[in-house]
Formats: sequence, C-alpha cells, structure tokens
Amino acid sequence: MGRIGWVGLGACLKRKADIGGEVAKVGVPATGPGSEKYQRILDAAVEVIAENGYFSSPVSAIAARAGVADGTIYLYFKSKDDVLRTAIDTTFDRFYKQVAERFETLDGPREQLEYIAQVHLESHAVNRSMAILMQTEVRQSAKFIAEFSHHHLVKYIQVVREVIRRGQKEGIFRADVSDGVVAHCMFGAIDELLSSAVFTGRTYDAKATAAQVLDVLLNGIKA
Amino acid sequence: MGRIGWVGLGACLKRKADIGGEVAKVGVPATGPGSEKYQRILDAAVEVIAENGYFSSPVSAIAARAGVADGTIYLYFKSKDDVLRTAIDTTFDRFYKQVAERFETLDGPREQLEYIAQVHLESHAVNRSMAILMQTEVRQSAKFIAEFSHHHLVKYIQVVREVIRRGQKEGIFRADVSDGVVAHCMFGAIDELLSSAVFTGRTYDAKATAAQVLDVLLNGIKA
Amino acid sequence: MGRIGWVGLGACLKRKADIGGEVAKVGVPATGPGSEKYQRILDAAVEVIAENGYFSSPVSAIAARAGVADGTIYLYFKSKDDVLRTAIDTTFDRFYKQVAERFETLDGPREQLEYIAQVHLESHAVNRSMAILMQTEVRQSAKFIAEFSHHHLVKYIQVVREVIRRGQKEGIFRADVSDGVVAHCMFGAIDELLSSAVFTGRTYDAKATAAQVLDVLLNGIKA
Amino acid sequence: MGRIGWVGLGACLKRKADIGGEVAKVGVPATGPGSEKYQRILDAAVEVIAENGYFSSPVSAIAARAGVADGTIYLYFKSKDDVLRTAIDTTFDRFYKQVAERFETLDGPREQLEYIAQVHLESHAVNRSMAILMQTEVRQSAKFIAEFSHHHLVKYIQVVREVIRRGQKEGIFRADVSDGVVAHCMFGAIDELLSSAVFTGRTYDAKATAAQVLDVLLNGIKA
DNA sequence: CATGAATGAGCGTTCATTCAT
DNA sequence: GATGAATGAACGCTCATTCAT
Repeated sequence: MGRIGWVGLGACLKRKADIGGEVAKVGVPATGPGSEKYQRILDAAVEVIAENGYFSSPVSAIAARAGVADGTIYLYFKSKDDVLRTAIDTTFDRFYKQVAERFETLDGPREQLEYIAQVHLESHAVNRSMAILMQTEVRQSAKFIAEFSHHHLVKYIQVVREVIRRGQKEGIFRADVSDGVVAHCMFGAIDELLSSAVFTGRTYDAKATAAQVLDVLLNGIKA
Repeated sequence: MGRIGWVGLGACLKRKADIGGEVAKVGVPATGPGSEKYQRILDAAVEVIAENGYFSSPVSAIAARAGVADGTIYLYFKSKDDVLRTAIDTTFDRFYKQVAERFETLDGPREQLEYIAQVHLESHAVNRSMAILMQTEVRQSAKFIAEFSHHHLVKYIQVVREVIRRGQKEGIFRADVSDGVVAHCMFGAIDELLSSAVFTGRTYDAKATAAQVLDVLLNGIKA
Repeated sequence: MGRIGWVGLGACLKRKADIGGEVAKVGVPATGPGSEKYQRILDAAVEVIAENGYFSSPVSAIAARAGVADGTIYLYFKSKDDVLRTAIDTTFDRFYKQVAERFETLDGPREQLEYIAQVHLESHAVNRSMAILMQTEVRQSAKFIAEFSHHHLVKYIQVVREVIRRGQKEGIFRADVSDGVVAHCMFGAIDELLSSAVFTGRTYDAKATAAQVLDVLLNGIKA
Repeated sequence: MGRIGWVGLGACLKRKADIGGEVAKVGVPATGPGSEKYQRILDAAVEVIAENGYFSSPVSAIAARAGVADGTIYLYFKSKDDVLRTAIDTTFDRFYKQVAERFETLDGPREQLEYIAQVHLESHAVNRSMAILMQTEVRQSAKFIAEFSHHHLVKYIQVVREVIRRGQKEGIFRADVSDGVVAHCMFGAIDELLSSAVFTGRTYDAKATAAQVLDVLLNGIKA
C-alpha cells in the first residue's frame, strides 16, 4: 500500500453555499461535496481507515466517528468504496493543484524538484491520518483500490520525470542516467522518509529535509 | 511498514527441527515448521493472497490451493492472520540471513550497498507472489504496521545505516549528510523501483538496476 | 388470493368528500381521497408497482413518479402497505359498482354472465398497470390473502353464483351441476385468459373473447 | 402470483446414498440434493414462504424452521432465490413426470384431460404449503421469479392444448373453438377451484371434482 | 401542508473458526 | 493427524418511516 504520502493544502472545494438570493439553491445539493456532513464523513473515514485499514473499518465505525447514522453515509456516497476513492482522489487533486500553481513561478528544474519534495513531505504535518492512508490503502492489492489509485502514482512519477528530462536537456542534470530510474529514486526516497516518520511518530522540518534529499540526489554521497 | 519487496533465497528458519531419530518425537511436532504441509500451506497462502489480497482470500481458497482441508490450516497455524505473519516473518528472516552470510566476504561499504540493492531487487524475479505480498499486504493498517511490520523495516534500515556510517568513517562517503536520511533514501529508491515493477508487471535486470541506483546515490545527477 | 385482473372504470369511492362550500373544511381533509395528490399518488403507486413489484418499489420511487416528496405520501396514507391496499380496494369497488349499475338493465342470466366476463376482460385494456397489479401483487402471501384480499374474491364469486342459480331456477342452465363449481370455473377461465395476456404482453378483443368463453361454458366442447 | 397449484407425487430424486462399497462416495456430495438437510431446508422454505411470502421470509426464518444456522443454507443453495427456484422447479418436474408416466396408458383425450385435472387438484392434499406457494409466488412480478416460473406455465398449457387439438382432430371435440382459449379455460377453472380451496381451508374429492369440471367443460351448462 | 435529510432496523451473504467423525 | 460440514457473528447496503424546517 501507500507510496504517496502528501496531503494537499490548497484548493478547498467548498463552494460557499447559497450565494445570496432565495433562488441560488440550485447547484448546491444538500448532500453534495459542499455540505458539512459530507466533509465530516470524509474526515471520519480517513481517520478510521488510517487506524484500522479499509477492510477492518466497518461503515458503522465510520458513521459513528462522523456522528451520523450508518445509512446517512449512503446519502453522501454511493458505497464504502466511494468514500475511500473520494478521499484519495481529493487528496491527489489538491496536491496536483498546489504543485501546478507554484510551478510556473519557480526558476529551474532543481527548484521544482525541491518544491515537490517539500510539499510531499509537508503532508505529514498537514494531516497525519491522510498521510497514513496514503501509505497504506493506496498500495492495497484489492482490485478496486488498485484500479483507481494506480493512475495517480503514474501521474506523479510522470511529473517528476518530465522535470528531470528538462534538466537533462538544459544540461543541468547528467544525461547518462535513466530519467525513469531517477524519478523513481527521488519519489521513493521522499516517500520512505515520510513513511518512516509517519509510523515512528517522529517529525521533521519539511523544508530542511527536502533540501537534504535534493543534496543527496544531486551531489551523491561519494566523498 | 510495507515497502519491503525482497524475498529470501535461502532455506533456514526451521526452528532447529532436530532431524534426529524416530524417537525424538517430542520436539518435532508433525505440524511444525519442518513439515511438508506447513510449507505447502505457506506457499499457497502467499500465492493466493498475492493474487487477491488478504481480505479477499478466504481460508478455504488457501486450503484448496495447498491441497488440504480448511480445518487442516488450523493444525499448523493459529489463525489466518498467523499464516500471513509467518509468511512475512520468514521472508524477512531469509533476507537477513542471505545478506548476513555474504556480507563479510565483501570488500567495502560500496560493494555491500550494491549487494543489498541487488538482493532486494532480485526478490521480484525469485518469487513474484512474495514480492507482491511484500508490496501490498505488509501494510494492512497503521495498527498492523506498528505492532508487527515495523521492526523488520527498522532492522533493515539499521543495516544500511551502519554500512553508510562505516563508509563515512573510512572517508569513502561524505560525512556532511545524515546517515539516516541516506539510508532511507537508498531503501526508498530501491523499494520504489521494485514496487513500480510489481504494480506495472514490468521486469528488469536486478544487477544492472542496482548498479544504476548506486551510481545515482554515489555520484548524484548533477551534470 | 389474487387472480382477479379487472380494473374498474367508474369513479366512485370518494368517501363522500362533501364537495360543499369553502367553509365545510371540517369534513374535508385536504389529504383525503378527494384530493388531487391523493389520486396522483395512487396512480403512481400502481404504475411503479406494476413495473417492479411491491417489494422492489421503494416509496421514494412512487413519490418521484407522483411528483411529491417521500414524506408527503405519509400525509395521505398510513404506510406503503396502505397505498397498495387502497389501490386494490378502490379497484374492486369500482368493478362492483360498474357491474351493479348495468346489471338490472340486462335481460337474463346469460347476458349478465357475458357482461361480467366482458368487464373483467376489459380491465386489461382500460388500465394495464392495474391489471398487472391485480394479477401479481394481490397475492403477496397466504397471510395477506387471508386477511385482506380474500373477501373481494368471495364477493365476486358470490355474484356469479347467484346469477348461475337464477339461471338454474329459470331452467336456462342445467341444475345437475354445482353452482359453486360453475362459478369458480367461469371466474377461473376468464381470469386465466387475462392473466396469460398480462404475462405474455398479448392483447385481445374483450367482447369477442367473452363471447368465446361463454360459448364454451354454455355449450361445452364436445363435438 | 401462482396460477399453478399442483404438487407432484412421483419421482423422488433421492439418489439413495452410498450404494455399498467404501469407494461409492463419489457423486453423492454431502450437501447435494440427496442429503437430508437439503430436503429439510427446502421443506422449511416452502412452509415459511407459503405463510409469509418470499420477500417477507428472511433467510434466517427459513434456517430457523429447518433447524440449521443461517449460513448452512448457503452450503446447500447458491442464494435465497435458488431455494425458491429449486422448490418450484422440483415441483413442476414431479408433476410433469407423473403426468407423462400415465399418459400413454390412457385411452383418449377426454381421459387425459381428466387425469391432468385430477393430478392438479390432488396437489392440495399432497402438500398444502407447496400449493399455496404455487398460488402466490409463481405469479410474483419480481423479475427473477417471473423469469424462471413462466416457462413452466407455458409448458403446462401447451400440454393441455395438444390434447385438445388431438381431440378436435379425432372429432371428439368441437373444432370451432380456439384450442388456446379452451386450454386456458380448463387450466384456469381447475386452478381457481384449487386456489379457492387452499385459501378457504376447504377440502374436496379430487377425482370427483375433476369429473365435474370435465362435465362442465365438455357438455356446457346450458339446459 | 409539504419537504427531504436523517434514521436505524433489517436484509442477504460471507467466511474464520470449531469439532465430531 | 486430517477432514469438511456446520456455525453465527459481522459485513455492506436498502428503505419505510419520522420530523425539524
């Protein structure tokens, strides 16, 4: 499970309900993503699943944590799967959004890699439960999880890869190493650091740690 | 837990099944680790769980694959959980044993790191089912990881860390980077490559890939 | 219960909804049988239940078809059961009313039987949904039949029986056959033809078919 | 629901278990149709469903009546549906078998019709619960029931129709009436008599009643 | 009156585990 | 030791009904 550990920060999708006039109800279903209960259920699910795992988390436990009846979950989500899927998708979407927003303003490949590393590592502090979930459930072999999780990972690696490739073209990075291997190495290194911190309970300074990883990745450890 | 993907090669772990005369029955329960059925069940479990995931693998499916009755499993293992844990423990133990045996004959820290990387990466080819299981089921939940899987990971990282430290002392590796961070980076990089192969179904040349990882780790990617 | 397939034509049964002045509110609950919504709900229920069966027809589906909120149904009916029972009762009542009204103007037992047969068979064309419902949902279970549906059937058979008996007295029908057996035979024959049409989706000419049944019943099939 | 009311008598499919030698176990699965529990569950299901209807009969109620645990049902049947389907199919099969066996030894169409009527009417005495079930569940509009029940009815009517047609060809029956209409009339008449008896609790003499029905059908009731 | 979000009991089904044979 | 039929708790999910608005 879970090789992605960040949790987005940006982009709160809560389309501020009722924008005024009495007719403005359209488009904001009471059970939609903007509702408070929707968010409460999602948060409860992340917490409970982070603690016990998806298959050891009865819907009733999620409902209890959210303070709603079991059946209420199904007013907001199609199925138990759907809750997990939504939580994961939302998290990845926020991550991408956050990365995309700042990406253009960053000078070069090196800075971009460091920014990605930092955002990824920050997820630990932002929402520990979500970080756990990303370290566990996303890697589950259960087919339905694998099916919707995998493309997020691929997309992430792809982003890193492109940055590497650009760096190689610009002559900043060595061209005699596979961009794929490097991308996986970087992703794996960061994710492992996050993973380790998540499960030991240790904390770290995301910015400083990102810098260290980049130092190792760029300069190597040979004396 | 869970991004450990190697699979042992050796045999070991047979809890000293005194293979003595026929009278020595006392210490040799027929249902012990030495028995043939014990191993068959373990192998069947790994296969079935790798295919379907732990929670989608009924004990009856494992029993069927092993060619025994459902109830027989409980003569050899305390519970379904116990089967999975034993499989994981055994695998880790084999890995350590394999690494330990050859470690002393290797020249320096660099060679030792490369050897670890290679063994870790080889697990994919050696036993694909076990590799899948190690990439997925080892991370059942935060609780499972905390209580069961974590110490294996710690032990592994510890080994790498000591090698790094030795290299730093010997002046082979830079001393201005944290050995912990480097150890996690190396482990994470390798495990991610393995993980990626497991999830996409691709294969690779373990020796060559290990060499590439070490190249990046030692020399960095800066042009 | 349940092989009654006709559907009334008349209007009736409005529990005397005093259609008086606007002041007479006391005896005219807005949710009573006279209200437009009451009828809309009943019609929607018949349609939906005919399509999916009682137990596969959520109240919410009936409400949606009727264009009202789920809760509104409970302003007009005590329960989901009550909706079905009311629909059935109303239909039977209409049938009796329709038969009774024209009965006196008919010449003899033979014409009366043919008229009953015709009305019964016409129900298919008049309201297909109701006909389906009468062929299926009226027979929920032995308990449902015993407690609810049976008396309708008995009342119907009773009518037929009296006609037969009159015919026997008048010397038009043979007196050496049990009027009960004949009544059941006639009812069963007609209902089976209707039932078959309902289940296969075929249609027929009610008047002509009624004539054929009467031909067989009166003259027999012996060459 | 239910327009077929007979219950077969012949053909007990209980492949007498273990035909001797120690190897003869093959072909007689302990959970197969021959087992005692299989039959007990089937009987319990028929009873419970006859009383309360399919949808108001929880599997747990069937299990309780059969004196087994809920889960045990699923060792013998694929689903709740499967139990009902099996009960209905078995009953029809027995009916056909019984009819087929004696059919050839009967002299003419008239005798054959009378025999069918008699067997059909006898079902009441043979197994009242099954008869109720045939009067209720078989006519259910629930799709899964309709799908597997309908062809039995069609087959039955078909048999009657062929007998009628043969009678017409042989000049025993009038040729100026539709064989289909006559077949439905006969089936409906018999089934209604059975239905009425089942739900009122009355009994009758099957042979005598069959004779009366045939008298009406053949000779008509006109004086 | 009308609404529809919320409830929670109840359903069909699965499967880890036991135990008589 | 080995079996596999039997168990029953637990699950995900549905939907009749209620009630605050």
